[in-house]
Amino acid sequence: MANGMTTERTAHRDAFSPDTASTRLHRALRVRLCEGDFTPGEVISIRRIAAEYGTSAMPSREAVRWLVTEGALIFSDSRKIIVPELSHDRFHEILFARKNLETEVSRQAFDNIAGTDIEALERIDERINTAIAQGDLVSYMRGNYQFHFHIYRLSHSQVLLPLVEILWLQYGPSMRYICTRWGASSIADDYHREVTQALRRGDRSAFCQAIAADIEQGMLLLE
Amino acid sequence: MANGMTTERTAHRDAFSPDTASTRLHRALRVRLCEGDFTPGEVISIRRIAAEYGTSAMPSREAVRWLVTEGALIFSDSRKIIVPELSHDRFHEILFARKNLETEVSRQAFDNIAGTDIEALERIDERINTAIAQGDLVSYMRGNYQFHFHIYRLSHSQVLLPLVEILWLQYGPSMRYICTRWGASSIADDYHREVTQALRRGDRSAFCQAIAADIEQGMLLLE
DNA sequence: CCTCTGCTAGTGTGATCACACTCGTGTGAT
DNA sequence: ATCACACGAGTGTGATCACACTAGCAGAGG
Repeated sequence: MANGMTTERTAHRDAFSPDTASTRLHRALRVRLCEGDFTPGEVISIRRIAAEYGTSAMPSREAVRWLVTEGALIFSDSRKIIVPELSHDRFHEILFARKNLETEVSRQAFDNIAGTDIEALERIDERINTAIAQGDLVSYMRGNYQFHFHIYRLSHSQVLLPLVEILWLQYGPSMRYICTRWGASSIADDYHREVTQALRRGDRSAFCQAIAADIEQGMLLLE
Repeated sequence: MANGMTTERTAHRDAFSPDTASTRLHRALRVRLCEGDFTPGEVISIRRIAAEYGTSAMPSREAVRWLVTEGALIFSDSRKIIVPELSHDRFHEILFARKNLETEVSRQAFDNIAGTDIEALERIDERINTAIAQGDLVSYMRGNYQFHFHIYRLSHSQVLLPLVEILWLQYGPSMRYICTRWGASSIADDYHREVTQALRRGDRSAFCQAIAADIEQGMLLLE
């Protein structure tokens, strides 16, 4: 049980899902992928994961293979399971899809965002800013994930939300990799401030545009 | 080996995927789900599927659980795996997401659609029309799937296309169910003719609108 | 006649082993 | 020194079994 095998509820499983060793491992690995705990190209061995989490190979095998069907892991040429290295085109495709789906999810969430939610978002944004100031990349990526999905969950969308999570699973490792290459300065200017301010004004249009701008800002790192 | 366990290439696995008993079974079940071979509420037993396809429980277990992570199957209250019965809201959500994603995928595919593709689409549409005339629901659903994904595959999108397939997996069984309730007459007026005619004129805008209209037409069945 | 108990068949889950394949390495022959 | 073969460690896959749990039913006891 080396890493945080939490049972916290992620949004991906809207329907009932039994709490088994496989599902716990699956959730734990999902979080690690979204937060960039793995390096693109890294080999993910079923037996090694099983040993890390103190289970047999069976739950590990299921969790890893589920991640393959979600596109978060892929097969290498030699039948090994690895963390994908996204090509430039594919990374751009994911960000384009993110902009498309996440602005729509945000639009649906807008009416359900209460004052307490705005305060929670501002607290998360503060933590993100201190993480950036300290160059703490892990805390930044975790905060960024929490900020976006605090909003998206309020959409109560049972269809689009799982699709958005798949996109984050796929781009998480590469995003972490790109950030380490560019340094913390490259992510200094996100649009979270614009997001919360638009929410305080009750300006739905500006809110959606700020979300889109925040995602588009990630595309600039590719050029 | 009761049902068609084909090895035909579906679009969902853009990356390399080994050809094993599990993946073959997974593909076979995906096709059956998209074509409406299963009834909402039907129990999917791992051992029974294994017996049907003449394999052991292991590949069946993997294939079925993969479909659960894709949202094509869900857990019932008593831990059994069943084909989901979509609520009205959820069905509407899926169609909304389909309209959003599939018009975008079509827009990307437009430049890659050659004359031979248009002819292929017209041939598929003819088969669909005869299926409707004969009240052959299975052939209709298969043709409809082929028509749409012949277009979508030409987008060469590695990200959006798997998401679209997930949506079809989820709504396939319920769509079949709805069609049987309404009879073949309800699906008589699709927009496939408008799609191919817009392609012949080279009118991208009209093409995308026809795709969107074809999907929206499905929403009318819900009211 | 009703009720409660216990059996049975079925479910998914987890563990373990055998197999085929790949990659690297070391050893032996040329 | 160089090349070739073989061995070993590691990989995912498939089969099989034991376990816990659930639903249904049959039968004994009230």
